[in-house]
Amino acid sequence: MKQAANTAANSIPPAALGRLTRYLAHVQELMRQGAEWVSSATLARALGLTSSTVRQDLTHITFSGISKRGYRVKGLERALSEVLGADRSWEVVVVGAGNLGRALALHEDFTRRGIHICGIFDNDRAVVGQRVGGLTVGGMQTLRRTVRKHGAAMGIIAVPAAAAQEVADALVAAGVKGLLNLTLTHIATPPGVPVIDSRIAAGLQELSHAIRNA
Amino acid sequence: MKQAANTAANSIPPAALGRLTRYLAHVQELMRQGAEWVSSATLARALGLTSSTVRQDLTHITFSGISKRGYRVKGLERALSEVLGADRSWEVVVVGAGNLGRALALHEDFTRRGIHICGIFDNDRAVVGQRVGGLTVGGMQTLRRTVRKHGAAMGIIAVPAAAAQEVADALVAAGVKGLLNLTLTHIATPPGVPVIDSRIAAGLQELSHAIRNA
DNA sequence: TAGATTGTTAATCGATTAACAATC
DNA sequence: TAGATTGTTAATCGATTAACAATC
Repeated sequence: MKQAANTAANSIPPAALGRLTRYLAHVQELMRQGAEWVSSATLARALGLTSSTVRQDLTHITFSGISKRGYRVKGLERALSEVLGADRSWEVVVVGAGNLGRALALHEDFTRRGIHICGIFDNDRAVVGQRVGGLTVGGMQTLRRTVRKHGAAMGIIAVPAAAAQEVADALVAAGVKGLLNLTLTHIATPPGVPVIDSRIAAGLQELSHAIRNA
Repeated sequence: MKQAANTAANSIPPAALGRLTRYLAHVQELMRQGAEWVSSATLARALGLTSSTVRQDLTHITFSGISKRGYRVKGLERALSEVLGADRSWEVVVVGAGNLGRALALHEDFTRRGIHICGIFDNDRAVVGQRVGGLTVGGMQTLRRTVRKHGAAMGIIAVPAAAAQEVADALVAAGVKGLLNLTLTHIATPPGVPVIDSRIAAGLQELSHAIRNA
């Protein structure tokens, strides 16, 4: 009897998961171009990987290639979408209505990817009540209500670093299941609540190092 | 004779480099709080790591702790700043004057970290000429001139995915030495030009996966 | 001094790559 | 069929953790 692939028990290694998002983006582009098949070697070349890595990574999704042909683009796209939650839409709240928070609330790339921002919040009285696209900035005391009402699963932390942990706590208390952290601060959460760091500022620092030591 | 630490030849492993930015952020916070000393165990607890990892990572910078005391906060901050280029300022250009590009151009957290945005560019006629804080959005044909004039070392790609590679090529041609990519697209560059992906959209997809499989 | 904490070595663990039999 | 490409196994490489002697 074969083992069921990809259950909670045998989950995807972090390194592979990070690449699946890149495969999905590229395969969606291939689909727009009308490609029907793609090989591990072609994918690898396009993304700066080895074909071996690509094949290994794709063993973690419930989809198989075909010897001699490669992977059917449409099926691959569907399988990757499913595993990355891109096959449905997600309700997301943003905390922090500064430049970055407002930009994300308006980001069209999110809309296209099924990310629906259902609320934006700030603790600054001067900002609460302002319009951001179709939304009105709410006070922090209204966060929980919005999260419950829309079933928001994710929260984006777009506040100054000093307030980041406090906002994370409020988001978790309000009921979100995962956090995207835009600050440079480390965020602690209860077990089972994943945090992903966006690494914008950190990325520039890593670049500084790489450039200086080039 | 001891070997010189940390020359171009024995550069910092990527995994460690990624954590150095987190140490720096935390150590700067400790400095604001007036702490004089910090141990590997304390740092580890604050950042969700093991003390072993912290000590290993810190062997890559030219700074030593002291048995029984730990690391002097001030010296550690200085050493980390130096290796991450946070001890000087960097000129950076942004391409793409949409919501996200404008938000980054105005991002105060950058200013505080020595990131100076010296230009913002777009190929949309309707946007060129608009003011963004103290800057005016320039056309793409003016990119090279600005990069040269300010000695901009980094470029931020904040355009739609479809234009990302083209913009990357233009930035490299204009003379920047490293790129921060805000899109989900893989960016190819000539050898020696590092690219760092900010993974905002990718991060949300990884979260989707983690939440669904929780 | 005694005890705490570093720096370092060795062991473990995980990720990547190479190689190749299976196969369409 | 012959050839190309997958899926998988084994080998290599790198990252993390454990352990402990050195030391302030």
